[in-house]
Amino acid sequence: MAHRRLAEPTPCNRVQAPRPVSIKDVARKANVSHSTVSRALQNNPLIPRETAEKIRLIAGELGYRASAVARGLATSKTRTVGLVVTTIADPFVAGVVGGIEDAANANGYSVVLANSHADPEREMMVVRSFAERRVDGVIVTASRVGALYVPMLSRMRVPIVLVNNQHPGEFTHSVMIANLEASFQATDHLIHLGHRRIAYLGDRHGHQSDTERFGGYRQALDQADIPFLPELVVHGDGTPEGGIQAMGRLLALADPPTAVFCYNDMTALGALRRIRVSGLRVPDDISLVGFDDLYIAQYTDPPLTTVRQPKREMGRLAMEVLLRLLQGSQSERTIRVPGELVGRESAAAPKERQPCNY
Amino acid sequence: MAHRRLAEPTPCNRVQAPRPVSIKDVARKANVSHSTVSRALQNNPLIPRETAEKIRLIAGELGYRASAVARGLATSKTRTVGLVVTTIADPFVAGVVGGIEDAANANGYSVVLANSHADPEREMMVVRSFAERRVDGVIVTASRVGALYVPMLSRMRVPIVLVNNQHPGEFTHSVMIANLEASFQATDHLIHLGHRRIAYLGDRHGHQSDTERFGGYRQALDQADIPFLPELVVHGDGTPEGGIQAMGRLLALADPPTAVFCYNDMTALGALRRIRVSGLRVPDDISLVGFDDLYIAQYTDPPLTTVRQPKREMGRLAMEVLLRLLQGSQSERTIRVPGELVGRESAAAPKERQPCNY
DNA sequence: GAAAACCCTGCACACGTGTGCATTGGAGGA
DNA sequence: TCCTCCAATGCACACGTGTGCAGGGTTTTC
Repeated sequence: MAHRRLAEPTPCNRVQAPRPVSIKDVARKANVSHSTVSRALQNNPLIPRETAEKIRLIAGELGYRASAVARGLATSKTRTVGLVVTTIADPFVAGVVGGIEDAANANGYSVVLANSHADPEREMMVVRSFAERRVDGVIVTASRVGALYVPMLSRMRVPIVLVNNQHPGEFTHSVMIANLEASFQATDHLIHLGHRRIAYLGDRHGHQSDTERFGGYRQALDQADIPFLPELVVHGDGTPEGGIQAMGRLLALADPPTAVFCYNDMTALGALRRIRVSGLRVPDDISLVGFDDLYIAQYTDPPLTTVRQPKREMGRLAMEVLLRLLQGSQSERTIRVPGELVGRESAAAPKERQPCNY
Repeated sequence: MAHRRLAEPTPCNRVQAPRPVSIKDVARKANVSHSTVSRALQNNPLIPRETAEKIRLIAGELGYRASAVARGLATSKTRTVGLVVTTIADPFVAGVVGGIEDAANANGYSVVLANSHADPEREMMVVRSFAERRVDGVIVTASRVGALYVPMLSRMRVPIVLVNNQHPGEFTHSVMIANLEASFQATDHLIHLGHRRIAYLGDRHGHQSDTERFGGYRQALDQADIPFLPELVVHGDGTPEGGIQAMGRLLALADPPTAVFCYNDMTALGALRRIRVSGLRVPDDISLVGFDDLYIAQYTDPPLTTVRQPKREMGRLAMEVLLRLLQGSQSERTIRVPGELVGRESAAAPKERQPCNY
């Protein structure tokens, strides 16, 4: 590497990739020092417009692209954010990431993506990698945020924004859906339709969000003076498969619920299937409400009534909070965005249950 | 920035983030030069094991993390790959990206993500950004690969791997699904079930993959001596909405098809809905076959018969091709991975159509 | 007309790491 | 004892960009 220049005059060794054009190449061609070029390209007012124009022109001709690497070294700002997700294959996560990415690019930041797969070892690797890359900030979109995870990130002394999670700490901020209010709304919707035996199909891994959504469910019951029945609460794992299992348990009850509020759409998908398999119909026999409003929710049969999380928007917001922090400004510790109940066809008024009614 | 060190003795200005520990800090503490530390951490055989151990220990104590930025500048290798996708919200794309990410991380590479939204202007920005970041290579997972897009990327003189696309060029390689064989298989499956009026519901934006899938469809018809009927070919746009529209056109025919082979699962989802809305049933009245095997394909009603694309695997492969190229080895220009027909419940033998048959 | 003020420009160093080459110190052989 | 050789280490420069400060030239001012 060192002394490479010595071999450079008349470089016939075009075999390897040629060194990209640097600020010095531009400087040479413009008959100025590299400092002047640097300043000209930054629109530094020290450089008269005319000179700057000329330099920019030459830079353009040469196809000059400033090295973000060198700039990062000089300024110790990489204009890069690390983005940890459990898995990008999760459609909720993908939606959020889309929003983050857009906001980042719009502000000249690049996004380094890393999947943790909720695996502590991978999480360690990710943190290490982000530390080495000297990312300016970190956004975490993960259902599970390991106990030792955020502290490790904090050691990087870099701002962190969590999406749909909270973790008290000096460097952490968060953007969350208003779980309690949204699930209150969803449950209340079922109550207004006339349901009284309403189940909650939760997520045993959902931690905080599961707790909060369950809380909204209970509040709605309480407010309507509907007694809370523990047997109507079951738990899946956030996947359709978990929904199938849990729904099976509800159907096995002597007196099954007439409506089910699900932790998320994936779970609802499984519940829907399980109900179908048992020969019952949605919403005729059982009403179903999901959470997330994934893209597919409008294409299930029947289309799923659910709570919309503005995923893209939440991603954008998270990035904007981070940008504010990077810029040195303050920002709210926690931003709560409201969910929106999207009424489709999977929830309707209950039919009378007694089979010998006619 | 310059001369900052002058102010450093007894740095009481802990207000700003402290400079992370560098190789020199380790060197000082170990009473060696920074060169020795550098070599020790690289397991350079010049350094005796004992010394290396000691240095590694000290580095650990200090929480030293080598700066990938500085290393990138020195070696002109960033161990970073740029990843362009139309949108990460597309579940097919997300699956591929997952595989890429895993393979990248397993080999010490980081992934910089960029959404192009199939927008030429965004594509320009992405290329510019990748060029400035000095990524070592690029992977493109986009249904549409703009005409001027790959040439622009090529100017970076960096290896490029395309997923499900091809673009002849000095720097491009690709990983593709064997469209023709797979769609032959899918169509043939319908034929073997007894169908003769089989429609193809394509994607007018799918370019190469649409052409190839259509090709497999035609070959299967030809081989079975089923005449090709142009009116049984309609086009959506790869989305459920497009599927709904196109399926509507098929249903409006005097003699609608008994089976439909769809360009992808999203399209099939729309077709399924359209069929349902018109009061017909799948597969009793119309059989449906998709392409992709998205996660949701197993949870539609009925579960969708489709062609599985090993998305994760394809991502992994693309990254491995790229790694090989980065390492200076050769690699096949085009890798074709086979699709796999996944038989579920949306395709079955046709019922007799004549209503006065009994 | 000379001094002062101002506008540009370049020098030189910094950022953190890698590496070719020189140097040092010690061991081994004659 | 001296020379040779090798192992271990350090010096110095490179990578590309940013920036404080000094210096040179021109204009302004008295």
